[in-house]
Amino acid sequence: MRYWLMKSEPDDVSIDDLAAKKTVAWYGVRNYQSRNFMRDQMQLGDKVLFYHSSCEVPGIAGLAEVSKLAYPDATQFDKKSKYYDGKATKENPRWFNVEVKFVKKTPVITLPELRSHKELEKMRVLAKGNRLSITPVDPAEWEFITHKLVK
DNA sequence: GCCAACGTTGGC
DNA sequence: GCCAACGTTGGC
Repeated sequence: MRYWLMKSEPDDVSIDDLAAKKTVAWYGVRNYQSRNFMRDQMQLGDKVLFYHSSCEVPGIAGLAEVSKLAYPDATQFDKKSKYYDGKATKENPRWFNVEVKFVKKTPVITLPELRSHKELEKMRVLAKGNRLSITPVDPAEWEFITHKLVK
């Protein structure tokens, strides 16, 4: 069992969208490190901090869970998609996505709040220059966030 | 809209 | 395989 933080732009898929749809495919990741986390490490039932990025109030907006293992991201084959990748083929797909299911919505835990807790100072998402859309979360960080910050 | 940080690309 | 140029991310 592992823990993850996954960034989504709420204009694209917000925690409310996930709550309404119950499950979403995490398509559109075009970074190898993030892809590898999904393809090689994520297991069914892994816990996910759902993070809103590039928006008015960036921060953790809810909890989710991996509900389907990684499979080829359909948008890489779709010429009309902004995620289209001409170098990817069905025989040799380049990009993968898992699916996650809704667990709960939380009041947004903002970046300043996350940074204010010593227990969370090592979180990858808070590291300077971090641009990964998917980062591993330590079990202790998960415990702190889900038990101390989310009632 | 700015810009620091950093990943990717491609010429050599 | 180096590395400059370029593109993207994402908070502010």
